[in-house]
Amino acid sequence: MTEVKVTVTRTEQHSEPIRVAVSTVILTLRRDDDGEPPRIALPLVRRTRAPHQDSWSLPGGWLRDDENLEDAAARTLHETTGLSPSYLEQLYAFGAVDRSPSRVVSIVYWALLRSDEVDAQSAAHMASGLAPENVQWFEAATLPTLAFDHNQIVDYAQWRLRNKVGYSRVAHGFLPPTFTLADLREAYEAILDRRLDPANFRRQVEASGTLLPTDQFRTGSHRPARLYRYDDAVELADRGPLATEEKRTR
Amino acid sequence: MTEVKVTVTRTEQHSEPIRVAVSTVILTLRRDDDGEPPRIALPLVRRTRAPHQDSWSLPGGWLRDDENLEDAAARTLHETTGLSPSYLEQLYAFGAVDRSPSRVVSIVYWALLRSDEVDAQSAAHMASGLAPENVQWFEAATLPTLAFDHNQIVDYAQWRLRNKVGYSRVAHGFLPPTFTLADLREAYEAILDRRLDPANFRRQVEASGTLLPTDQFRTGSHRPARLYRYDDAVELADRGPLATEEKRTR
DNA sequence: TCAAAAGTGTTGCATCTACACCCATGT
DNA sequence: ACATGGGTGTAGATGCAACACTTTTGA
Repeated sequence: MTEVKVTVTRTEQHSEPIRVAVSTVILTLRRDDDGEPPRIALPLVRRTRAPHQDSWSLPGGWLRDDENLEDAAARTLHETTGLSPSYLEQLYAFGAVDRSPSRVVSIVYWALLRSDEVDAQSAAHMASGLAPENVQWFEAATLPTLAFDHNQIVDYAQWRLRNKVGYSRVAHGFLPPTFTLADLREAYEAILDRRLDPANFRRQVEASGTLLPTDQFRTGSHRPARLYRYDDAVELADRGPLATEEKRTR
Repeated sequence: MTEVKVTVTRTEQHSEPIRVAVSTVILTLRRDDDGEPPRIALPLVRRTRAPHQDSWSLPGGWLRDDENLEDAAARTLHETTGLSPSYLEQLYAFGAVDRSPSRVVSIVYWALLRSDEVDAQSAAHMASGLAPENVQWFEAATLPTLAFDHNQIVDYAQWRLRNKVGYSRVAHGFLPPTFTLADLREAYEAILDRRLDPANFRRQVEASGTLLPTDQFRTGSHRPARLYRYDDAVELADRGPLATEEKRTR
């Protein structure tokens, strides 16, 4: 702890400090083991203090003055839930004056988590001794009323995901390194909330040139399905000129 | 303006306050009166202090603790350039640690300005007695090196505009209330930086159902062209679930 | 009457959609 | 053998790009 003196110019604009928070909507595919198609789920954190005490809210925390926004999103997400996303992108900055009693600007990120890592990461987090009862998974389609404006933020994150899945390979943020076309199609179906024709889906992704077939097959109760993996030469998602900027400032 | 000295307690998390700034990329269509097609231009502000003193930069300023982000964007834009946008949308939050000597998180907006209002608003701003020599218009395609990471921000704004023009009616943020199809096509051509077939363009916008024909025509040196206006029943741009949120918090 | 932009028609190509059909495996 | 999902083929619909063509004005 050191004390420093700084000179600030006080104008009528700065009566109290504006604090910067970072939150993350992290989505995954959850399978119910009952033959139902997988559905989108996300972890929420129970608030332990006012405002909105005991309400469920997005994982997040305060931005440190020595870390970048994306680093803060990953850090606060990991600290509160133990999760490490496979994809992370900024969603929106929320800064309405009335969204919290004190003035807070929240930089919200959205993230994807591979469905095969949910259990492992959750277990590791529980074993680390942190309070696991304050983190709970919910289905995105049937959320309770959340703290602040977090319901709308989750809706917006899903809207962005639906949009982006049409022109990028984000859906693979849900999947392990190798997967069948049926796995991929189920991810698309959960995101878009409609059934897709398996035959046409196959041709579309093959034509996109982002998939590489492996010589392995998943054997199950029927004809084995070929496993594919993603072509690393293709970008995961197109973020325009910003993609290079993000890398630079990391 | 008064100067005060304040004492801050340094902890590992909060050694100095994180300040929140707001900037705006405001684009318009500029016609050169030489028969050339119009090009995208934007106003920049010369910095009068360090860092990057004398460099050109995006108009902006500090967020007040009693105003919403979008209000701050409109206010700082108007204070620095005298301009009032016809369209305003959040672009991205930039918060890399190293983008400025002190820690600043910049919420950047992008905006459109009707080409017929550029001169009027600029003239009013000059008449108001503010320093006009520190605001200058540049063509977006041939910018000098700007302060901070502002070149990349302008690139990103143009990328967003190019994207959005494909699935929304943002292009009309450039145009007056009534316009010809050639006006609209020129706006699209400037945004996308390629020529469009007039016949196909006409059919596409007519099929989109966003245009209402008026019974007026613009008479010029050739066959008069019908004037159209936008159907107010159609949203200006689709922002997903956020559109309602924005209105609520305004 | 001619140049040029406004506006219409038509054709070909690529893509999407629906659905019939064959293939390969576990039971 | 047969049910089931994996995988291929194909015909119709739709949308878009290219471009020929007609219309209407000012000069």
